[in-house]
Amino acid sequence: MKKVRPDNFKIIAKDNLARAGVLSLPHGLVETPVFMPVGTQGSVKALSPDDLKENGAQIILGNTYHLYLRPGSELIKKMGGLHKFMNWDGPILTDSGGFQAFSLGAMIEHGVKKVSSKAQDQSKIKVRDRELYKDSNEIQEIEQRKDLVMSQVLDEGVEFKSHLDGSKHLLTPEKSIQVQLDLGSDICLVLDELLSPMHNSKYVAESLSRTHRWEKVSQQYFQKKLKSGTNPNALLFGILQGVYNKDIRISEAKWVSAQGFDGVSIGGSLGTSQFWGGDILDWTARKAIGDTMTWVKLFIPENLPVHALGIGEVVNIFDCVEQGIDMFDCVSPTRRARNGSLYISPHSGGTILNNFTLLISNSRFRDDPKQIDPSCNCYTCSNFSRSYMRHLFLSKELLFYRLASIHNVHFIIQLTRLIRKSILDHRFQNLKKEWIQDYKGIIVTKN
RNA sequence: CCUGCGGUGGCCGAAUAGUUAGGCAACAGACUGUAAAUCUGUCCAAAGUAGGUGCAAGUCCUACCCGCAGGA
Repeated sequence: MKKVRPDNFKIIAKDNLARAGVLSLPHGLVETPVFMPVGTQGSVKALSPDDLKENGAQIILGNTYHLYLRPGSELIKKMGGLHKFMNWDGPILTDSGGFQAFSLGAMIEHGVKKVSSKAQDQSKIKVRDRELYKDSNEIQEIEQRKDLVMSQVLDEGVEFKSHLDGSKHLLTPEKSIQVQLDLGSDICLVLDELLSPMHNSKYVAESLSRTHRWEKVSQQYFQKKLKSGTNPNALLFGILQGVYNKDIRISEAKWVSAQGFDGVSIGGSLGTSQFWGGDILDWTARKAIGDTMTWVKLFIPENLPVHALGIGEVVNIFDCVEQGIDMFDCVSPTRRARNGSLYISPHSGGTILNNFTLLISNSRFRDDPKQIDPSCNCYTCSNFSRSYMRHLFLSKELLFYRLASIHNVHFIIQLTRLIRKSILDHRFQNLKKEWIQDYKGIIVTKN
């Protein structure tokens, strides 16, 4: 299959592998590298569209699974599409629901997360294989987790038990695309299945061929129905799946690159286990993410925009951009904001060790008159002290969630703009060194 | 003055006489395609006071102190 619109992504500068580009979408241009705030159910939590624009958001996410369940994609279509419904006239990328297949399924069953940040899950890794580990407590634990699972991957799609009312729904690749077309998304994603670090090689092989099938079906359905959708010039991105394994990731990169998608989203849970060749004592989430991008990027055509699904912590953005990744989305800024975790730059003590954040609940901020980040010029930092923000947080005042979200979203978006500028100026490495002090030795790119 | 009810951590609040109540607050931490304004730890004890009965009393008995309600 040929690429339909080869011209909607233009690279305007490169600094080694890092690149700055412009992506043309039906609802506007997007300058890359770009961070896309996540608005799961038709709203970036706590922020209005004006808040988003004022803080530099160019494109946001919406979610197929959530919007399909509530209020229903047909209702949104009837109301003129998601853009009109939520009064956001910029581009929207919609997730396919694949992540929910994982977060409501394997993630619960295996006791894992999308990104495993520490090697602390060893006991759970054991639980995986009942033939090898027969400890009754562990088996009991996995049985209990199974009862909590709310999604099941079938060959024809994902069967969900709604987290809202328990009703059953089958999300097929076609259905997912139909929902996204109804929503009027600018970038649709194919339905995929995320693999957990605890899936064995047999399951991984089966799952990948199933995902391939789903992706092709998604693509065919998309091409057939696009013109009758709410947004007839939408793009379709393929998803590059896999586990923490170089060979698998590379062959997946080749596969997805050959399908004629408008872009590639790199997905999957990013952690490793003894089953996938990871040195458990040595790995970190950062390494798993960095390795994956490094392996894969060389096999994806230069002219395709590449999106790291669900990635968005400061250090990961630097590492990924360095390998040539163009797009990021992540719940982290908004979720962290609501939980009192606020971003700070290196000038204010942000380091790789504290994830460039402070916890505003800490008592040391009780009478701190400084801004959250004195070098930040967002609305929140321009007007309020750490002392006041701490008070709002502890009091659970609603204003806190908005102010904190404004700051965090502004912070990450500003960071990507800073990075973009550094690429244009061919000084990306200098910028990275300013931020990632202990760069050497922490990310060790595995062969 | 009489009658009734009640006095348990910083606060609220349980416990057929025998076991760590549990919340909130405080403190610390986590969070990566949002089942998340969520979750996880840590900290905290005492029985209003004085006696009595019992193997054993926050729990039963007596007196006193304090609070609340009603009455004179």
